Amino acid sequence: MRYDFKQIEEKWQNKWESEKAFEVKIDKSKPKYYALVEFPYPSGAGLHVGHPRSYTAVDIIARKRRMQGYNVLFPMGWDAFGLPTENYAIKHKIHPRIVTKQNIARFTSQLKALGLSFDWSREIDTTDPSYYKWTQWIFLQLYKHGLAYKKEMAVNWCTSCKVVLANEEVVNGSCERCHSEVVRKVKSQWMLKITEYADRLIDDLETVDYIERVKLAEINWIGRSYGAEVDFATSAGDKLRVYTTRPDTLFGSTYMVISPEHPFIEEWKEKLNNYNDIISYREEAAKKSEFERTELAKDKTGVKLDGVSAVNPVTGKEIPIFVSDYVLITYGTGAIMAVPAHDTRDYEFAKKFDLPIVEVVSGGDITNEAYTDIENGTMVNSDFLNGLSVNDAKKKITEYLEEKGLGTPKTNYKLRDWVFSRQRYWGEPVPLVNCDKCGWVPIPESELPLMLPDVESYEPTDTGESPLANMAEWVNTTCPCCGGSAKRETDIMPQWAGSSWYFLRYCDPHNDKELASKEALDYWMPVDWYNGGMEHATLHMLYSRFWSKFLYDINVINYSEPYLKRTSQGMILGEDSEKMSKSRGNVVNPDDIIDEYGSDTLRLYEMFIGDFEKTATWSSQSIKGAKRFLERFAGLSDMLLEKTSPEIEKAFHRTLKKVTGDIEEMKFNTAIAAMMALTNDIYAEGGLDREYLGFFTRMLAPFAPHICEEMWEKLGFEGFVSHAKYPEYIEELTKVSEVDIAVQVNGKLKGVVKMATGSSEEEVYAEAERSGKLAVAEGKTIVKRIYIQDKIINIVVK
RNA sequence: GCGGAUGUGGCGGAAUUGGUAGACGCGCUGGUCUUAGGAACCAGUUCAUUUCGAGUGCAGGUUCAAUUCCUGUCAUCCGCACCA
Repeated sequence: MRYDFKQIEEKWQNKWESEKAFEVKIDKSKPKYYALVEFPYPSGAGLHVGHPRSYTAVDIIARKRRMQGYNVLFPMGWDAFGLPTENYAIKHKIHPRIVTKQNIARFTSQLKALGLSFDWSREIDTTDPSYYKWTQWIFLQLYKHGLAYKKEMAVNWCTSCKVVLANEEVVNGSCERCHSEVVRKVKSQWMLKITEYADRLIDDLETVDYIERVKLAEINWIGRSYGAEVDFATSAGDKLRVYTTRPDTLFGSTYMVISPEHPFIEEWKEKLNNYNDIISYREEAAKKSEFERTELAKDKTGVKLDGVSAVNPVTGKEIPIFVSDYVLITYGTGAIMAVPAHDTRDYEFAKKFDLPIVEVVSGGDITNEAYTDIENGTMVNSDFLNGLSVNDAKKKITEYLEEKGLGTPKTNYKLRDWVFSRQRYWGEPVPLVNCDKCGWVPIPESELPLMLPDVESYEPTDTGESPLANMAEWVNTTCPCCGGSAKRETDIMPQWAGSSWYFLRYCDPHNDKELASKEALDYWMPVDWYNGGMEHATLHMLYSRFWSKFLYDINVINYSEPYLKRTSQGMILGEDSEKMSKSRGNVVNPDDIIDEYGSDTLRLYEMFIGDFEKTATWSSQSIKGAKRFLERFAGLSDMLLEKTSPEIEKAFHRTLKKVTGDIEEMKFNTAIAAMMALTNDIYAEGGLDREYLGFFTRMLAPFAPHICEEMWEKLGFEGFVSHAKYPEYIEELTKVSEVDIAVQVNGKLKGVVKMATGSSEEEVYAEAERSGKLAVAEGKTIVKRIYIQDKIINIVVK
């Protein structure tokens, strides 16, 4: 068979499309399988070679399941709201809607050229009003259940994008997207109470099959810690409450620190002799950007409160209070008890301000550094805790504090509520109005979707208001509650909104009554296998799990975990081993590769490039190997024999066993290697019969579907190979009849002997001796003989 | 600092309930065919060597046997980062 990939790929892509080969309907007679990849953001740059790595991998799984008789849902869509489109639109004076349309068209043709078995009839677009109607609907349910609230707060403000960022979107003090400086800005923002789900978001990870690093990233991000809140009496009369994970070290607390933003500073204004110094310190701290605060982390600064002090509740000693920016107002109570002997930050601070350091856990050397080991060490200088282990002391002191009314056990989280407002144009409008009389009022669900209005100018404003705010006609409305005049919320939702539930919409994408029918959700959900980028572990994964749990709580879906299995692909680097970027000029465009080698080769190469989960470097040389393999496969149709040899027959079953298992473990590289080896064996043998070539075609079809359809047709088999039955191996035929057994003397290899599988130790030894492999051992005493069935025989001599 | 990895030929990578290190591919070398080949096919390709050997970042250890287990150490990458 001649391998004209251009003609073959076009032919089969057209056939799949015209015959709706991959469209699915609910069919309760078959087991369902929901395979999912992250829907892309249709950027102006077009598809990147990183996209096909993830998509091809899941396509292989979807195709295999389909051939195995599952009813497979494998959908695709567009996460199309977002800043880059809006920025492009502003720059080129084209409406974002039009830019989005163009980008989607380009992405669609690129994806179709890859031969992915998506059900395109279920395509969704987050910017389509019939889609975002339901994004808004979910927001309203969150609002009605008290999980959305507006709050005046300091937020992360990107100076370039002119928009608020969620904590998850700030990387090293700069904007995740444009890398510009992020400053703190006080603004009134819509917030979602993701923190209310913190425990479930951690605990339910035990019920799902995610790769470990994804679970860990989520757990670390949520940052649950167990400790206690303790009240310290102050000379001002009120009690200063702190949070600590080390209540056991209470006897070693020699001073306290409050955050510069702590409300007590204002309350104690009259009593503080150095109030002005404290205020100027606070102003200095506020001026520091996130970046500076991180950079200067090592160098502790602070001011001692003059006029107010505290009392350690267990030692009864008077201790000073400092204000320092190493204590964050956003975590715990914004105040800490400092235990310099057993906390590295407190230790540094104490050294700098020459404060007493009292050892309460023995085991370290506190003249050099803080001793923070909680597993070892015994309590000292701690009255009734002396002699206890750290863990026992924690328990005992917590009970003591509760009993005396000095403190209570407390769990804290690093996770913050989700900042849900964005001051831009290209996003879902928040469906609420503000009425002077009634306050915030949701618009009636019957009025959804609240359409994003067309505006003349959608440039972001420096005032921090959304461009929508200038549209008086849109903003001014009537209150759904009292009928009086009211104003619409002009902030929009973040890009993460639409992607937080899209997998539900795929189940029933054209439904205009509900976000998806109960029947469809019950049949298709949950997602069986979801693959996507590591960068979403703390963003999209947490957000969408949160929304799913909420929708479960209000009985919209019947699974509280949306994804049963989550895997993650490694990045593809440029040929220079650097991240692909326009500025480096090392970007590989999939279109060029498909044009030169075809999409089957691209697919195969990306799967062969290395361990799927690890970073891989693109090589324009190595891709040739994938092409050669496909050509050799095509060439098999000219090598048809009457009968396949028994050796090749066995090789087939062995290879299929390997390929089948490797696909499940996403070890595509070794699966392909096995099929290459099989091909080499067939060439060496001179050919194979039609049935076995059909077998090979079905085995290879999930990886290289176009060439396999062509081969399938050429061999005269019926229908699409994509719908053919996946081959099954016969265990008996996977066993080899002869094995090479290594012969070792004192653990050193001396040669191999060919033996029948299952030979006894005596037989192997006799053969080893006969063949002279044990010559070096002659005349020496055999101390020991070790035989591992079908693998090795080792003679230990003296 | 905390957390997660990774280190194997010229290159990408195989092989870990300890059992022939280098599968498969790229590149390279030689050959066949060809007007030609940067096409295809066949053979070879860890290093060193006359042989004995040596070899999975480095140094030790356990074992008949270590890429795999243990101790120490170096290097690189990724995530989080003053979270009390």
